[in-house]
Formats: sequence, C-alpha cells, structure tokens
Amino acid sequence: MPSSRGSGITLADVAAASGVSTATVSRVLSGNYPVATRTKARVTEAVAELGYVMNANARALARSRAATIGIVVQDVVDPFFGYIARGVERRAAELGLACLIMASQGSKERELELVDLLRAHRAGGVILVGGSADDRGYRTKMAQRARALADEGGNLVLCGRPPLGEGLPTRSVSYDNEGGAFAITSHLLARGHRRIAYVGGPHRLSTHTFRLAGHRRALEQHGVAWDDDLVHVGQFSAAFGRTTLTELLRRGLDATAVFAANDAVAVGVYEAAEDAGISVPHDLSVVGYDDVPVATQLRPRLSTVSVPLEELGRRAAELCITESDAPDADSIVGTHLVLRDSVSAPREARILRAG
Amino acid sequence: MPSSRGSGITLADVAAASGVSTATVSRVLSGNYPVATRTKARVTEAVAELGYVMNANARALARSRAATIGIVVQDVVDPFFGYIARGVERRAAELGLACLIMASQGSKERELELVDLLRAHRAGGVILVGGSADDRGYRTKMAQRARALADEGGNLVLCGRPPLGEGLPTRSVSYDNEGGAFAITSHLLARGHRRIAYVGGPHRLSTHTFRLAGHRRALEQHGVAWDDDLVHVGQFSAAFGRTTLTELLRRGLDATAVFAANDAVAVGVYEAAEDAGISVPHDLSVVGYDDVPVATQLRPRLSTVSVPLEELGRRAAELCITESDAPDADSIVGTHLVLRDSVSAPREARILRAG
DNA sequence: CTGAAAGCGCTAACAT
DNA sequence: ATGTTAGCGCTTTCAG
Repeated sequence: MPSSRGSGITLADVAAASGVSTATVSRVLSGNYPVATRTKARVTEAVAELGYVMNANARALARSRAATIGIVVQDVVDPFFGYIARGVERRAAELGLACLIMASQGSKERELELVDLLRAHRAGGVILVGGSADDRGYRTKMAQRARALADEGGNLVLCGRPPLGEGLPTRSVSYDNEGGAFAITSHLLARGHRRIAYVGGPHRLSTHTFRLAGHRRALEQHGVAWDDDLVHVGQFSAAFGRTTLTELLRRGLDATAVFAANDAVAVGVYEAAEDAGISVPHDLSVVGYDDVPVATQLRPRLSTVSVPLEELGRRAAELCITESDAPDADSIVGTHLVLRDSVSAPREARILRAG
Repeated sequence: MPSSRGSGITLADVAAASGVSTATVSRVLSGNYPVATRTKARVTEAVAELGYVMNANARALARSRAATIGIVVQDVVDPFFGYIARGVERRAAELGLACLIMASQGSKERELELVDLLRAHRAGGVILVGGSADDRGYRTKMAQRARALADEGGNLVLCGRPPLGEGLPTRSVSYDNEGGAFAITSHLLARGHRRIAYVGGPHRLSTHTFRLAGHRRALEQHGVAWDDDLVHVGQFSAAFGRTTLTELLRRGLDATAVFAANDAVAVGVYEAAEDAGISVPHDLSVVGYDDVPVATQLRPRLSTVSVPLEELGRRAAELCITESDAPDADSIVGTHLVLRDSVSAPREARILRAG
C-alpha cells in the first residue's frame, strides 16, 4: 500500500464543523445515547458535507473489539463452503458486521494460524466451517485458542463440525451428517440395493466419519452384512470419485449402487461411469450428499441429501454476537432427502466392468 | 459480541517479560529495523511464552492503514466471482494481507456503500470485481470514492471492468471481453452458422456490452447481416437462459446456434433444449463464456471462452499494494477458446420449435 | 542498537 | 443533553 499518511477527515473535524464536542459526535454516530434532535441534525449534516467516514480501527481499538467476524473455509469456490459463506456474509451485513474470509486449504496447521490471525484482528467471532480433523494434538491446540479467544471477548463458532470437547467456550451450529446418510442409504436399501459402494472423503474428517457411520447404521438396521471392501476413503472431490470408480470398474465392481459422500464425488462417479459405458441409474444407481447446484445439472439428476447451507451460515453469523451463555448456543438444522433420477432398482446381481 | 474488556496480552507485557522497551518489541515484530540478535531472541521467546498476538487494530491505527484489502463481488457463490475471490484471497495471504469480502448483489448503491465501509476499515486496497453499470451518476460517485480513497492512502482496483474515467487514481486488471466474444462467434461462423441468437446479461453491464460488441464485430467481419431480433438481454443466470430459450422455441426459433453470454446462461439454454426435445449440438449449437466447471459437467461438454479468473484475482490483490505510479497499473490478461462438444455444423435451415 | 514519549482516532467514564 | 479527558495498543520520531 502507498505510504501516505492519509489526510482523512476525523471525528474532531466533524465536531469542529458542527460546533460540538467529539463526545457528542461519537454519540450520534453510535446512536446508543440520547442526543438532542437539533444537534444530531447538525452533526449528521456535517458528516455528509465533509464526507466523513469513521475509522473502524480506532473504534475497534477503543471498544477493544472490532465489528468484524472471521470465517475460515477450506476453499472459497467449493459450493459447500460457498453457500455457507454466503449465509455468513449476508447475515453479517444485516447485523452491521464486516466479514474477513480466509481459506485453510484443508490444512490443520494453517487453520490454527488463521484463527490467530483473526484473533489479531479482534474479530468478534471466528467461524470454523466444515468437517474437522480427528486429531488429538490439533484438538488441544484449537481448544487453547478457544479459551484465548473467549478471554479476549470473542467467540469461536463451529459450523458443521463436532464440538472440541467438554466445557470449552465454543458455540456451534450443525446439521445431522449421520442422519442424512442413514436416510439416503435407507432409500437405496428400500429400492432393493444390497451391495452399495461408499466413495468418501478424507480419512478422519468428521463429515466423512459421520456420513459413513449413518450409512453403516442403515445397513445394520436392514440386516445387510458390512463389507470393508466396499468403502473407499480419500477426498471430497470429483477427481477422487472418478479415479476410484474407474479403478473399481477395472477390477470388476460387485455393487449395484454407490453412495458418493458428497455431490462433488458423485460428479466424478458419473464421469467414470460414462467413460466405462455404464449407465446411471440403469446399470448403477448413485446418490450424493449436500445438494449443491451440480446435483440438478447432472444427467440423470442426482438424488442426494439436502443441507440448508446458507441457513447454517446465517446462524453461525448470529452466534458470533449472541451473549456467552445463550440458552441454545448449540443448534442443529435439519437435512432432507431430495429424490431425483439417479436411483433405480438394481438390475440384476452381476459384476460391473468397464466397456 | 460479549462485552468483556478482553484481558489480552499486550506489547507492554511482552516488553516487561523480556526486559526491553515496547519500542524494541515493536521493532522485532515489524522486522523492519535493526535489533541485536540476542534481544530479538529474548523477545521472540517472550512472545511465544505469553502466547501474544498483535492487536491488528492498534497497528492499523498507528500506521493509519490496515494490512487488509477489501473485495466486493456480486455473489460469493457465483463461480465467476468465486474464482476471482480465490485468487485474491490466496495472493493476499501470501502477501500477509487479510481479506474483507462483501457482496453487492448487483446493486450499484450497495456497491458504493460497501466501498465506504471498506474505506472505514482503512483497507489498503478495494477491489471491485466484475462488470460495472454504464450509469453516469454512479460513475461520478464512484470517481469521488476513488479520489477519497487515494487521499487516504488506499487504492481502488478495478478487476474485470472498464476504467471510471480519465485521470482517476485507480488501477485495473481486466481480460478481453470483446476479443473473446469475437473469437467464439468467429468459431461458430467458421463452422457454418449464420443465424446465431445471443442470450445475454444485464442491460448496460459492461461485461455484456463488450461481449455483444465482439459478437457483432465477428458477424460484420464475416458479412453476416445484423438482426436485432436475435439478441436477448436480461440476466447472467441459468433461469434467464432457460426462460428465454423456452420462449424463443415456443415462438419458433430461426437460428442454428446460440451464444450464451456466460456459462450459467448456457446451463439454462441446455435445460430449455432438453425440455423441448431439441438436441445439442445436433439441432442447435451452443457456446458459453467464462469456462467455469459447469462447462465440463454439461453434456455435451460446452465450448466456451476461458478466462483466467484466479490469475485475475491474484493480480488484483497485488495491485492493492503496488506503489501509486507503477509502470503498468493497468493490465489485461488473455482469454482463449476451449472447444468441446457443443458445436457442430448447422443441420439445415429451418425453424426450431419445441416438441 | 535501544529507550522515551507523543500521537493515531475514537469511546466511555466522569463531570457539569 | 453535552463537554472533558483518560485511555485503547502500537508505531515512530527523536534522543542517547
């Protein structure tokens, strides 16, 4: 940034121009203290004439908290994060909060750094979005950040991830990963599928873990034997879905359906099926998770579980500013199945192969 | 945010703990001034032990500029903006800058407000992303903001939009909207199309205006007569693409190809074609613009013009901190055609109808 | 190479 | 209802 000292107009200028003290100007600007209608008008006028804009940093310093919240996502363009970010940004705007966004790119270490960066900015709240790593050291370090943040008057809010542990000063808003997975696997089961491949996200990532757990519970409840060979853990990406299914097909896939752990993975699964000349849902049924726009762009349209991502973001933004011991500091929003065209009854029991 | 005063650790604490003055601590933290290796070590140690994190607001106040840049997009989830935002965020992180993101939702008034908000935060740079309105009053007001921002030591950077006017303190990084459109229409022409419908973005939005201009120039250069009935102005959305093409098909479409002014519009065009039982590209060729992921997810894969969105964002972030009179304050990044499967030679001259 | 001290612009007691 | 004033935590001359 250029180095000029910035000849900005200050509160004092406004005070001088309207013939009142800086305290009065501050009061009309904050609007949280009685001021005579007349003087208020004079001040407002002076503000407009001088084109005065408040120095948010000075205010944050004086108030020891900024009107800013921070949101850390894995990737800004991933629609899962994108919709949550949109909810956060919109609600924040309504609440008069600015929104600092940062991307961890899936790195736990980076995430920790980003929380510190946000602490440095004295963000009123720091929202951690999406699944978290099941890692002892990480959890300990984040817990320490949670305490520090709380000490400093900020909030750590977990959005779509499990709590850090007992008695920690965090609040959260999540959705039922396990339940959604249970429901969609149950749907597959109800249609007659018994051999279902699970193509999922990163090892020990909470999102994946819970989805897999829901899948497993559905299988158990329907008395379908668990088969480790059917679960494939890797990434939440189209690339992973594609290479995984391609490989399975090469080896001969003994399944009639695949549960893609999110819609992005489903995209890859569709591609692999297409490459192999396998028809969805005729030869292979596919379901996803998240219900992002691509689900309706795929052909056949993808059956998936819908998560109210934007609403999740809005709530997270609110949790940034609610007082510490609110009654429902931890809430859960519902998910629901969206049944489209990617599932049919299994055709016959046979091994699926490329070509 | 909870009201606690924030018992944060300050520079003074670190100074006390390491037995030096606050000035010295400040110097090692800023790293822009010679400090004895020994004392530097002591300070660094104290910082770690106390878990000290700098107060960014205090620093910003003292320096009269924050290590923050602002980015204003129309919509966080739109991939056009998303990829640019990703580039901005990534480059900003590399440069040690935090990134405030705000969404204008396409409102000029809101955009102006957001710039003022970012001014309040003393952002070192404010990046305005995407096409801008061709509106006199708006332009005047934004020009005024540009001057104010420059006065205050900040930068206004235009990313993917035309300059505000002569002699204004702005810098910009764009791509060739007109050229890309010229190229892709030329491609359609080369394949034999003569009747091409243009289904485009918002009236007077620069992006749309330039794309349409390029389209027109290609037509002229190939000696194809201009037909106003073939251009349809509206929104950059799938919904607009769909309703527009549906309506055209209902009335009977005398064209063999459609130029969707961006990929989102193309999505809608595909849907309408599908609804009407019209095959792409057999009955109708389609091209888009932007080359966002959906282009490869569509079937047939969409031919479109690729814009280096993320790179655009990275450059924009850099422009936020380059000194005022840099040699190339205004740059243009190239676009290129990506030819996939959505174009074929026109089948025959006939009117396309639904059903 | 290090310290002392005067701000940066605003807020929030405390007066009046 | 309004003014006074002491900070908020860091940077940056200016001395030493």
